[in-house]
Amino acid sequence: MPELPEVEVVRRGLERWVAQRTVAEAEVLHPRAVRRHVAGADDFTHRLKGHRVGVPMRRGKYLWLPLEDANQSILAHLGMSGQLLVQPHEAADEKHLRIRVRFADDLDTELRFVDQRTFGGLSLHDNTEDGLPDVIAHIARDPLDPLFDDEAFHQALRRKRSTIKRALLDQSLISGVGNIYADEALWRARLHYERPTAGFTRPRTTELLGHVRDVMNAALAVGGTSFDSLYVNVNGESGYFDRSLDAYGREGLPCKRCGTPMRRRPWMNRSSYFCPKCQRVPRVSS
DNA sequence: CCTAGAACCTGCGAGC
DNA sequence: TGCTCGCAGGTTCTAG
Repeated sequence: MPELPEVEVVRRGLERWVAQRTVAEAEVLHPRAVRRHVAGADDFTHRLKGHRVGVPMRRGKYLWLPLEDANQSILAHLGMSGQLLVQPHEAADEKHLRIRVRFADDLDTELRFVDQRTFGGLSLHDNTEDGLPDVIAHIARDPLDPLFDDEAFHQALRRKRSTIKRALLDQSLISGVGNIYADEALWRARLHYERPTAGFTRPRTTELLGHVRDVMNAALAVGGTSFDSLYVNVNGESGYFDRSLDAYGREGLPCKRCGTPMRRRPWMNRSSYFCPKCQRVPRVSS
């Protein structure tokens, strides 16, 4: 599933293959893919026509294409199975092709949004003063953003009456972290996913943020990591590399630190993977 | 206001 | 063979 590193790889691909091109025509093949565009598919396609795309931007798992001649952007979220592909016109339509964008130039390629599970989509929005699509103003900066505020994040953890993995997945506190990298960072930090955030010390928060950044940078260094064949980067090549993860998906396999069999626990309609020895269940406070 | 949990969606693989 | 069911999970909505 695309988390921050995968989305950043897509952003870079768009910068290379789509930026500075002018939209000739857009085609919506599945209305659910533009459901965040409240005015509907026809409005979406009409508004895109004739606009030139600027440099693609990203915050967390969201990315957007600013329109150079308007204070608006095309916002994209890949959801869990979304792909943005740059394909030759003559390439056969993908089974789950949802949106096609053609450009007014001689290049032989078009932009395609392909999404099996249709959790993702494209939409058009006004920008805020910061150049951010207005509907994602509530999304926090991500940990690779130079302006991410470590101290503010720590104070937010202290205020919360929640647990650490919930906090890591809360996109209004810190964006870009999904289920996979949350488990990886918690394993590295030797923290159980249900540890209460209220008791975090500043050194503990700092160490955890360091692991979050390390995990993401390691993934970015090899072009985004995962193992799900659904995910393909903007050029249609697999963006997921088969780097072995240390925690996620390793139920029953030995912990890479201590050899104890890793465990999987149902959690929030998904799974948490952890080492029962390195990542002790916190004491229940009464 | 805050937190927890369900719902949304489709394909795949396991089990019967 | 063909069916059901669990699982994958980011975001948003609802319940408490």
